[in-house]
Amino acid sequence: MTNTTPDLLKPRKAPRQARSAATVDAIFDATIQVLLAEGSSRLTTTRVAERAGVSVGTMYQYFPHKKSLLYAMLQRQLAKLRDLIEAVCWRMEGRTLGEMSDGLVTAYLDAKTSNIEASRALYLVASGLDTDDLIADISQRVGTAITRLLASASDSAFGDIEAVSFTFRAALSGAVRTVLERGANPKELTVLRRDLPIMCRAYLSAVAEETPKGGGASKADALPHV
Amino acid sequence: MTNTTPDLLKPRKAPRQARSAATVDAIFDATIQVLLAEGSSRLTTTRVAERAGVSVGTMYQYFPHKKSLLYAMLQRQLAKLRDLIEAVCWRMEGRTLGEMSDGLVTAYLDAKTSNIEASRALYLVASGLDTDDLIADISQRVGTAITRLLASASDSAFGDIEAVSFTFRAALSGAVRTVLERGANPKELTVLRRDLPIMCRAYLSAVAEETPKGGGASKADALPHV
DNA sequence: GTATTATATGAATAATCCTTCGGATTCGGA
DNA sequence: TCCGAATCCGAAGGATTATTCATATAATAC
Repeated sequence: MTNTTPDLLKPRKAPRQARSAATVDAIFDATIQVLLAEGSSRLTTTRVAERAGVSVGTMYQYFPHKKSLLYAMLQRQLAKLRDLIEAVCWRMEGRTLGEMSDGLVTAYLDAKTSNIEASRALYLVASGLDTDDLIADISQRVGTAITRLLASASDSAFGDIEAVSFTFRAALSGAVRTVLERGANPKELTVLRRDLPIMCRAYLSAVAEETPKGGGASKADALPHV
Repeated sequence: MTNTTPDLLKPRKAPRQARSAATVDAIFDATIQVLLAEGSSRLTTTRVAERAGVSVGTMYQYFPHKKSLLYAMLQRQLAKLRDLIEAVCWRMEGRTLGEMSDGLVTAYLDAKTSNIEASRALYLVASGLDTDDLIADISQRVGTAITRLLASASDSAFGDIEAVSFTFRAALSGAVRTVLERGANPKELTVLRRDLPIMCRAYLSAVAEETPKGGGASKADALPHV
């Protein structure tokens, strides 16, 4: 895979021994804690180092500057998310529309809530970074994965499948972000887990042209572009 | 209306003459331009003043510090948004579920896209501010407005109406934010304008228990197809 | 056990930025 | 026209923060 991390943001060096790997992890964790406890405007290298139990100098051994640390954290989380979603798309291929929808919603929610603190912290930090390339990558990969998945639905076809894939992603990621940023209230998360699948299923059903049965319905794509 | 703006964030003084009102507007505009052109990490008082064609000192005549300026901008935009949505909720009272849904989605999209630059800029800045009270206010007001609206639907009732209102808002605001933050691509906005109403209608229909009210032959309004 | 490499330290430095304040300028009203 | 109030100016001060580097310690290799 092409590593297109901009030079200016690349980590300075990779940990070679066990203790340094632990150090980097501690720095990651500390960054999240400081962000949640103090907010992004009070996220300083000193505070992170202190909370991580290391010195500032140690931080700069692995990251050329503060932004590269944040960039690395975001990159790691987005890569994990992307891999998870791509995996789900594989697994769901050929299934029913409803199953696909539920699978995607559940997978996304699980991924984002498996480490709520990290998710919330990274939302806070993303707006201060140049993340265009990261977003472009995940957006492209996940976009085509979901588009392909939808195209393989055993019971439906779509007119503008790209648009459907896009709207689906925007609503899903947007709704989850809204709730997490508001504090990740458990009650609100419960509501999302129940109603987001309903919404997504309903949307897909509404825009799908039913192609019932197994008799090789046509894959006549009508309008590939908007 | 109760003005609950925290003292620390309150503007220093209000413009009394015409020129000073123009100055404050210029500062607002400049802030948006700097944010979009340079990013939130390069938003400095000097740069804003320069772009606004005023001196830093002038800025501090109206705002005690940088954050209060940003807070004021966010507050203004959120207040406008809230008023618009409440107005739509008034106007739609008693209508059909589908009409309500379309009205809300359209109103929200119009509001957020009437000044796209401002919307995008404020997304960038919000994460660095203490916006809990602002969010709480708009969330509460818009929440109950929509909940009431839904309760007045002529053709439907809901089990957990609070949850429906909540999910509706989260998906709507989240989806729009996702698209605006990605650059507000016109093609993507077109897709949203077409598909978001479909999604929201479909969701409401899915969770509504039909109550053919009055004598009306209120057959479910058929879902629109692509 | 020694040499070599990896990792850690933190005071000092350098850069950036926010905010102030005394004084100049312009406006509105009498 | 004149005066007080409003507005504006911007260099200087002050506070914060990112980043470096010479040095020290620990792990690994031989």
